[in-house]
Amino acid sequence: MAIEVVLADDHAIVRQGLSAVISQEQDIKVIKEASNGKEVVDIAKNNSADIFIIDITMPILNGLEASSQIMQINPMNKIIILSMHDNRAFIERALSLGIKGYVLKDSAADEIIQAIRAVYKNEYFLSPRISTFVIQDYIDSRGRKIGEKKIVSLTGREREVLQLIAEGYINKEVATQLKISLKTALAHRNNIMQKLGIHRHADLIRYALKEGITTI
Amino acid sequence: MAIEVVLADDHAIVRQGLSAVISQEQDIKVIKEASNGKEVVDIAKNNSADIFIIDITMPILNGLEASSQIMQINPMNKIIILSMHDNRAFIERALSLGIKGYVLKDSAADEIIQAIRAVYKNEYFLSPRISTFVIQDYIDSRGRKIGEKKIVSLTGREREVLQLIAEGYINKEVATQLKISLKTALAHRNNIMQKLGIHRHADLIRYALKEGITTI
DNA sequence: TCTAAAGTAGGTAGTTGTACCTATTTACAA
DNA sequence: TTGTAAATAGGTACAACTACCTACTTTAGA
Repeated sequence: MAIEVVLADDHAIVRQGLSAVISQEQDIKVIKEASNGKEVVDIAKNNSADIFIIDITMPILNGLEASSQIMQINPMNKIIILSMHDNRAFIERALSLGIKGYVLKDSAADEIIQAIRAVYKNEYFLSPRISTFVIQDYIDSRGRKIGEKKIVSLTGREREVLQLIAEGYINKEVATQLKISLKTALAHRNNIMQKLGIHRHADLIRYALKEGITTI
Repeated sequence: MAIEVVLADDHAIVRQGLSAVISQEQDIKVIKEASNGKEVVDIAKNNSADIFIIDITMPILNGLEASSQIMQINPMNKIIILSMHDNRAFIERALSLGIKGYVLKDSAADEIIQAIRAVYKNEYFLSPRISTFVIQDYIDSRGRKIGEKKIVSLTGREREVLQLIAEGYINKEVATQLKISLKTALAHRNNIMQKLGIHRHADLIRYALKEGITTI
């Protein structure tokens, strides 16, 4: 029985490319694909899969938020994060969510294969640059557990709202996307601004970009 | 004899994925790969290839600058741009360089195959979203030929205004900063938005960041 | 279990942005 | 020199955002 993989990346070409690479392995099979965070969460709700390979940078719901929701659906779910950046905040968030695979896009394609096999066996697989990072951090923190440090105080919902705002959605559209009322969307937005000490739309977007909640 | 292709993308995984997709076609062959703009220019200097597939976002030398140099080496070189964005400025720059292929990363993988075959025969291939764009622009310009048309260029004052907006200033403050009336600041802002086809504050900021008019 | 936090939703008022107008002065190029 | 683009400035109407307020339900943690 092949390892069943779900692929989530917003770029179809990248997705099909990855799929082509993975399909060269007899023991791994791509069973579903998603082009945004919301889609992959829906797949996780309705299907079982051995591994979810999730790109961080995705519209509507980013890869980390999606992973968080997938881990809530079933904490035994196995996720590999695909990322362009070796961003400390991303890595810490991912590890604290219980994610065991973290592969950088600029690494060789066979790393993703190695990652799939490792995570399937419940082992960690981090791209070399990431592990160096994590180990360094471990040394620096002298025993403090990785992921214990809280950088941002935004709630999950607030981050979702912020991402949509930063992606250019207006409040009305944020409300529609999240299936909440305009008033709730506004409430989240105001809470975000208050928490961050931000008073302007522009600064909200700049904050989201700086923190990697969304990308350009 | 297969169509010989050079692939340039800074992410090895994406590159190998693309390579895997392309290699499924008998008549196309990836002969070399590059991970940044300078590498692909060097390849163009020392090798002949039928098609160069070049990602815009690359370190050291971006895809458009690299393409410009490759076209200088030999104006008969055939290039396909791979881009994440349907950014007007990028498209116009690419077309004005004589590039005939422009494929968005979120399109299906077979588009790149179609693009290779088309460009090889000296035909244009643009992703549907891009062609819509170009055709619309063609209509707007009433008969001016593609490539001949004026590139979207902001005036100096408009860039100043845009930078301030992207840095978080509200219109009133932009006016104060530039010692002009609020109405003039608004006029510049509206001109910018009209030129860029942007309707939202968020997109204005994202555009400014994307174009390097300001940084995070 | 009890409590705090998070998520939900509504009201009201004032501010800012968006999208249309028009019109004048200046500078530069055909 | 004449025309065009750029920069300037104002009007009006509506949409969206900001900043307060209250209040209920659900979720998660001590």
